[in-house]
Amino acid sequence: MQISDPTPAGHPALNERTQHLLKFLVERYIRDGQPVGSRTLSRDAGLDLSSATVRNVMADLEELGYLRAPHTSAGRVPTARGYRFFIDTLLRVKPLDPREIEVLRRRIDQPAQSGTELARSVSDLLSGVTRLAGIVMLPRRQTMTLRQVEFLPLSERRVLAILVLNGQEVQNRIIQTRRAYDAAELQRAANYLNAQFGGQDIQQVRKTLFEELRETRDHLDRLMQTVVEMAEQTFESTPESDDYVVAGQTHLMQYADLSDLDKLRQLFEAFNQKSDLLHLFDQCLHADGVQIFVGEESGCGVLEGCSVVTAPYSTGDQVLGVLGIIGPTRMAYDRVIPVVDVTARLLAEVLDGQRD
Amino acid sequence: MQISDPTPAGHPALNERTQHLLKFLVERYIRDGQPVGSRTLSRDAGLDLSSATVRNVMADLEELGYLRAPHTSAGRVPTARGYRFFIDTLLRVKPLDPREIEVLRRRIDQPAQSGTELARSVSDLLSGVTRLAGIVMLPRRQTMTLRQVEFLPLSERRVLAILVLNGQEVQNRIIQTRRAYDAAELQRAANYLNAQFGGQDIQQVRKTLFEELRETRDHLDRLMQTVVEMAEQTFESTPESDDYVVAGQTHLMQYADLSDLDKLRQLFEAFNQKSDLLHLFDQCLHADGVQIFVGEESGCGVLEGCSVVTAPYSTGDQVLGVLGIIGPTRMAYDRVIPVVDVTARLLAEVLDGQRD
DNA sequence: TCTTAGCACTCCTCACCTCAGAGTGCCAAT
DNA sequence: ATTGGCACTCTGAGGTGAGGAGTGCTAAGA
Repeated sequence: MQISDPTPAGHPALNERTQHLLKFLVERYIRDGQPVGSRTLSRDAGLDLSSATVRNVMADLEELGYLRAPHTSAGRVPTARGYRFFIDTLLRVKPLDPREIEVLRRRIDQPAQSGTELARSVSDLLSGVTRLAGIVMLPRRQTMTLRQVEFLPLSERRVLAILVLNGQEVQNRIIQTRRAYDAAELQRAANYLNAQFGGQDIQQVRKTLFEELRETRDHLDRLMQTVVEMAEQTFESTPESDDYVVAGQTHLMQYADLSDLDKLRQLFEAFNQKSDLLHLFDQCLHADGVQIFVGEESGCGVLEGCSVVTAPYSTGDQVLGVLGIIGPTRMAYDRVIPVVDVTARLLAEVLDGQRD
Repeated sequence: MQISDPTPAGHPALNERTQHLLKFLVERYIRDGQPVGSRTLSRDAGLDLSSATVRNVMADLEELGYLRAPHTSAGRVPTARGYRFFIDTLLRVKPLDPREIEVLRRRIDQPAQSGTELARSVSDLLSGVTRLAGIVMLPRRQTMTLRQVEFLPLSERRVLAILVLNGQEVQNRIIQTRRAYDAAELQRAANYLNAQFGGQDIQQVRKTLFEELRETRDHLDRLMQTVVEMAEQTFESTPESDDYVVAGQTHLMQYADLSDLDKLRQLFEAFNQKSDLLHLFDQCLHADGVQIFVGEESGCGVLEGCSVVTAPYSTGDQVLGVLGIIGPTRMAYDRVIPVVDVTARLLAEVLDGQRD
């Protein structure tokens, strides 16, 4: 597994003892949620140092911006920069138990009717296992190839268009037509479109149809006129923009770090808004493996106090989407990271298996 | 509009003055969210009574269970029973401005691709207008009639089944088959099913198929064997159970009444759980017009401190579903009730228009 | 030069108190 | 039946003081 750092920043060299203390402090803080004082470190960190020495080290770490003290006489707490260093340099991730992986695999490899359904079940899984909010971004539409298109007459002026994309995803569209069409006509139009455009990228199809055919519209025979009218509406509406599925948002309400009701509201609204998070996840699409955003590193104000752990999933060479979790910055990274990583791999595996 | 009371309970006769005071108190409490004291009523209720007199009345109302005092020296607050009486007897609903209705109508009457999409947009609308959580229950599946079924071969062993129900709703299902089928075979099977079962209730179709055909399975010709294999999977999976769409849950975080984070979490989990709320909404399916549940009247523990306002929507004689809002018991009923009422009517209107 | 004990200092938390304000219940007078 | 008056209760804000945790600094020791 690789953990890439979205905002690489120079870290001055720290001697081993300092690193060890920082690591212990962050781990302890993640465990207990309380500022950690010099006495605790001196006693428990296993270095046989006096608290005074530890204090000196902590003062240095504070100087460097890795720690901060909530107030004069509380212990210290990691800053975003401290978490960053911890994640990049100090963290040793526990690999997942093979049995646990097997459980995950079974839960992912369920027959699903649609991409959305699969995404929902995977984000449920993520949130269930980590007790955080799970997010799965749906496969990006841009890279969709048209497998098949069919038209069914519904009534006088209404036709159902069915798009099969990538061999799995099925989309329906109801089209209002200018005149009535019979089934045979529609069948011919579909045949033409399938023969001409099957296997092509859907963006490409749209472009070709609109550019090439529009200019010659007046000279078209009856078949081609049907084709054009159908295709216009079938491919015109930008097939619903990228989207994601969130599960387990309620888990976030349990963390004292996020107990500010107003903050929480803003966060939940960001989930609904989607645009900010989509932007963030877009950035992870082509990352190589797990990526972590600590606090406001994401550039997203509402994510203050939160971290995001993402991983892209892909079949073969094609990146399909991104999944991950959102939780308080104070989360058990050593556990969450492998879960996200493995889930992405398993999802890719399953999707790969579903392609024939 | 009719407002039916789900838990009719005897109310002793109150004289006009008492009613007026109760009405004023509830209205004031809804407006300000503060316990209302005798001085306030004496001054503002417009009855020219001394605060001492008002106190006597309030003591009576408390005796009767309509009011309660949070503590000795706070004013009084309506109880669930008090709200109940207010809603049933005292409330005068403001009819909606026709321009406002027009705005609602336009927002509802948008082309939607599916029932879910329409439900989502309507519950968005409800939550936007009322600043509460909007809920739209999807049309009940039981009453769905099969309009058309089609099969598309996707690959060797996978067939896409398309169900058109009620002339609007389209459902897809991917079927794993035991052997490969070609397009012509599938076409014939679809033709048979359409001829035989088109226009019938889908429950009925399922029953007929399974009962009649199963027993004669061994004697079937090739066509009928195809039909049975297809139909089994197409109609077998209980077409996804009743469901609803919630929007604007975040609005609920703004109300001080619900500021208890843990309560709120339970409420949100109930939204996800769905079963409790579905049960509640089921009860409203055949109510005649707007129904209101105050606090725990709903029998749903998590709804403590919340009220639910619902209305069924129907085309012609057929009840399609229920919509409504959930908010703090302390909500502006005079505004919310007509919004829910009108929205249900408009949705029915729009759905009626979409049937050919 | 690094480490450590010691000490003065800071700041939070909690319990406790007080006091003003709001509202009540009750009683006696109208 | 209504009202003014009065004693009473409870909340909430503000203030105080003790206890505790943790710090920085300094000077002595390895």
